[in-house]
Amino acid sequence: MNFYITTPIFYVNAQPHLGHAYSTIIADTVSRFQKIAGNDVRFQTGTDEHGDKIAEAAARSNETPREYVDRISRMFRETWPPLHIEPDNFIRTTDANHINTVRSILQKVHDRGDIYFSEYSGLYCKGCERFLTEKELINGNCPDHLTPPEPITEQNYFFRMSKYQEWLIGHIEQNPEFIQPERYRNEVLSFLKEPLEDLCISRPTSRLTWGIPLPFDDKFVTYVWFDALINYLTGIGYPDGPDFARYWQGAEHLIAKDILKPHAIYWPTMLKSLGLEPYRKLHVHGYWNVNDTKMSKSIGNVVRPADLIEECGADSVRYFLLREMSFGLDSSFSDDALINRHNSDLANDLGNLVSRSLTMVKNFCDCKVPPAGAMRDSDRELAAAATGMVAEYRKQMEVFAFHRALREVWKVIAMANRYIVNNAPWELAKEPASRERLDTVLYTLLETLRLITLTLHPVMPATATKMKDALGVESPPDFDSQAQWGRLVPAAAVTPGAPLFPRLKKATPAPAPADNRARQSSQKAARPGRTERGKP
RNA sequence: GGCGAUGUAGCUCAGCUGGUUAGAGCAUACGGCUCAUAUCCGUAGUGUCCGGGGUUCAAGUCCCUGCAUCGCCA
Repeated sequence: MNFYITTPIFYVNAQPHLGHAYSTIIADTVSRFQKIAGNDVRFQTGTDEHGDKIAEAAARSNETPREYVDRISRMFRETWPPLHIEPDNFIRTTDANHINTVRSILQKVHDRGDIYFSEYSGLYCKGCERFLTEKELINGNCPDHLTPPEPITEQNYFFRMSKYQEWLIGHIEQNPEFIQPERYRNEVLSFLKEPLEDLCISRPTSRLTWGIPLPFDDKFVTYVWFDALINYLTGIGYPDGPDFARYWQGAEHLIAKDILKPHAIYWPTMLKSLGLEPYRKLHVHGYWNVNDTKMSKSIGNVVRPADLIEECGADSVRYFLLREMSFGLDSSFSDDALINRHNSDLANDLGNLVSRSLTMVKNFCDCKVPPAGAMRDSDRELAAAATGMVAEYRKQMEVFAFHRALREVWKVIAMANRYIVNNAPWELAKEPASRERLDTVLYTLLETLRLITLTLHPVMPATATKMKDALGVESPPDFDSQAQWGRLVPAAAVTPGAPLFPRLKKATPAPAPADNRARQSSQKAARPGRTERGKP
């Protein structure tokens, strides 16, 4: 099966934060997982660079829009490699081929009669880049930006979205998996019970020039959402590149809940108008709060991925984000929670298991995979749990239930730790007569570690690679050929390494909420210059 | 105001189509082991399963209602 997993293209009006990292880590994990499952996968992320807000942000920092978007887009691009995120394509909406594709699509939709010219007057909020209704206003202000909208009358081009409303309702109803989790599907369906309005897809150049000119009227540029969504097509070479036919059928978009409407409503109707099949699935995730407070610039609690990597390493961050959040729901981030997971799940449970197992193979078996003798019940029990784990893990990963998938793995890690205590290899090692038993126990342990490693590749690629190398596994990870019990070959070399996850000390003992800001700023102060551009 | 979701041990949460004495992890206390990253293993718990009413032989699990929190829409 072919897979085309995408993140949203991130709007370059802000720097990369925890939320961006979460989306992109999920996509990377899914991409790695599907590859290991033997599928043909393409993974795309990128940046969204047109619109009012970008033009204004550029003006504020005394840059041309071009300079500004180049700078911020580069920050996004450079955020991913340290998190072990490896997209196949990083797209920018200012790329020449994207601009051409958007223009050709606009022309196509126009030719089909789905775009018309009309006058519209209303209250326009620059922050939202849209017209607001009277009822939305709070004390005459935009509820989000707390500024008064401007009354504007202008002529614009509209996309006949309403024409496809009935079709869209039918498609969502007939395809229960189209929008996931179900709560968001219900939300979209309930929104669609009301008549859909047509979508204004242009902005007059008198008001905004930082956009893609309409091919049929150069006094207008394209509305930023109409431009942005098309990235999913441009990135695989629509209309006639070979990758388009190869991947579009497998398109699965991943988004945060704030951009549900453009993806669940605008986008499928645009595709329908173009005569294309809709994407296969839309996966919607929730928000990360920080210490139970909404993350925002004004509160000053924005979490930067780079700081977390510095704190405990990329793999630990990836594990935490996937393990801690039930996909689809909101969750709360805190340094304490991150460190707790790192210490208890990674250092104590997994890291220590690897360490003690490999040390015993080194001490008792001369760093070689021992031959397995006759299996006893406790061996069979662990082996069955480990092979069962891979199957259950795959099932959960396929439906984006990352927290459940990882829980299955950690059940087996706990079981392996118990298995060691129950079989006490250090006692067996004292008695030459129990040589075969010792070998069998350690072989069973190594095999269990091998299967655990297989499941960890998508989530913690660097750690899994270290484990794989330590175990002497040579071939690249692959579920079909490596999920069976007993693949390790006796006498092969085992190479113990440094601890995978050194334990971390908690930064401060249970900081009171009021202390957070002071603490964060003092942390920043402790690392002078790290955010200053161009300073050594 | 309309629609929907959620409310389970100190904390974070599991509990599918109703069925034995309500579970896991973390945190806490005590005990054990020594291969291991002061790690691991065992034992001990505590819960009006938000309140109230109802259906049923049987409800955390279904229905009604109230409260609280959140989301979408208006």
